[in-house]
Amino acid sequence: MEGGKQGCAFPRSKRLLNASDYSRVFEQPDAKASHRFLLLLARHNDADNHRLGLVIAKKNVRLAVGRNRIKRLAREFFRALPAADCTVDVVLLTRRGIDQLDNAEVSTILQQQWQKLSRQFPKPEPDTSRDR
RNA sequence: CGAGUCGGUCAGGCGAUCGCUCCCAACCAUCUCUCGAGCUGGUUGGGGGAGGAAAGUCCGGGCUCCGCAGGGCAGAGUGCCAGGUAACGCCUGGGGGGCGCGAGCCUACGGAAAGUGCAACAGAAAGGAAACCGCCCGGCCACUCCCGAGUGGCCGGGUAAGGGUGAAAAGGUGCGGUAAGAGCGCACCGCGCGGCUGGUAACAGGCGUGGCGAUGGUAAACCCCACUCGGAGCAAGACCAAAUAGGAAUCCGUCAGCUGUGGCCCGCAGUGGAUUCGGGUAGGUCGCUACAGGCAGGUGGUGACACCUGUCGCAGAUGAAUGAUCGUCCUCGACAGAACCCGGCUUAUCGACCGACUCUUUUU
Repeated sequence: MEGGKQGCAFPRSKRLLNASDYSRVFEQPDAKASHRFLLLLARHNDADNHRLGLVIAKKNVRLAVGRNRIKRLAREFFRALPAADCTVDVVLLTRRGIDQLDNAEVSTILQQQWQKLSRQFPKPEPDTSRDR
């Protein structure tokens, strides 16, 4: 961890990697943001940064090209987020019809829903203030 | 110039910034030791990074495991001939049939004299068929008259040429023939059978022969014949470390049973078996991309393709990379995303370009 220009990169450590990571979020989410086209679930973690997981069902976005597009947009958005005091594991689920939107519209929705989610974070936790 | 046929190529370009993944090199940190390397993490630099269909998963292989992939039944598939291939249901060439003026295109194209089944409606009759109208002959009765016939009715027979029904009416057309008709006879065509010629063959040509009461259609209906096919799939499968490991108890058995085995039987191989209790893991590495490989040239072949030489290195992710934003140009960008790998088929698709060829009109 050499500091530097970290925060714009999106390495392995910023993703949810296995099934247990996912089920931890699903079982007890601390915050959620629901929208016509997507659903965000979040749970506080002990890592140094946010971690993202994507669940894009074939049922909701039929074409593989479409699923890839949504994933890339989501990663791009989370990559650009600034470092936060309180870090969470986030799972993004998509709903039907999201593949009809263009890139700009999806980015806007992601921005709105992230803000909505951020307000629900358990701010007053004493131990989470990390010094670096 | 216009209309069209066949084959092939490409799949927005350029620049800037910020990212992802793999490989290589250097450096830094950590650990290990046989002190030079190795392991892990990171930084910097360089390089590679979706498709013609990556798709549907419809065929065929390779590869892996099931000991070998053996025999029989069942089941599935293929179906003109020859060749190509690792193999195919693919491709090439050829033959038959159909369509088009033509370049060309389409073709599930074995068997209906082994058996079973099926065919609505109409029609007199529909498969060893059948006289409804009609046509013709004979007999009887009635009527008419030019006394030999005609007309009408009834009865008995002949007739598949004509009408009508139908998807289809039992070879077709023509001439002869006949009471009227009929392969009854003849010619041509079709069909069956037998030689002959050409061809590897499918098949074609021609000769003879049978008058054709016999052989109707349907086999993507059962079926028959010929040929092919063992089963599962990279979550195949192999390894590593940790935790299981390992076990414990009860019962039953010793030419049987069970497992491999996927439908069955035989064969073969392995093994004591069943139940209960307790305890758990579903992390990482390999498989994983270099081959039936691309490109160029040559040789053989009508061609699919084969062989030889040279040259190139061209994605390997694993909660799953190959992108985002901005600028700019143009013809304003379709269908669409690798997951073990190849060969095909099929389906989706904005357009652009190249080559060969055909037809119509005009001009020379």
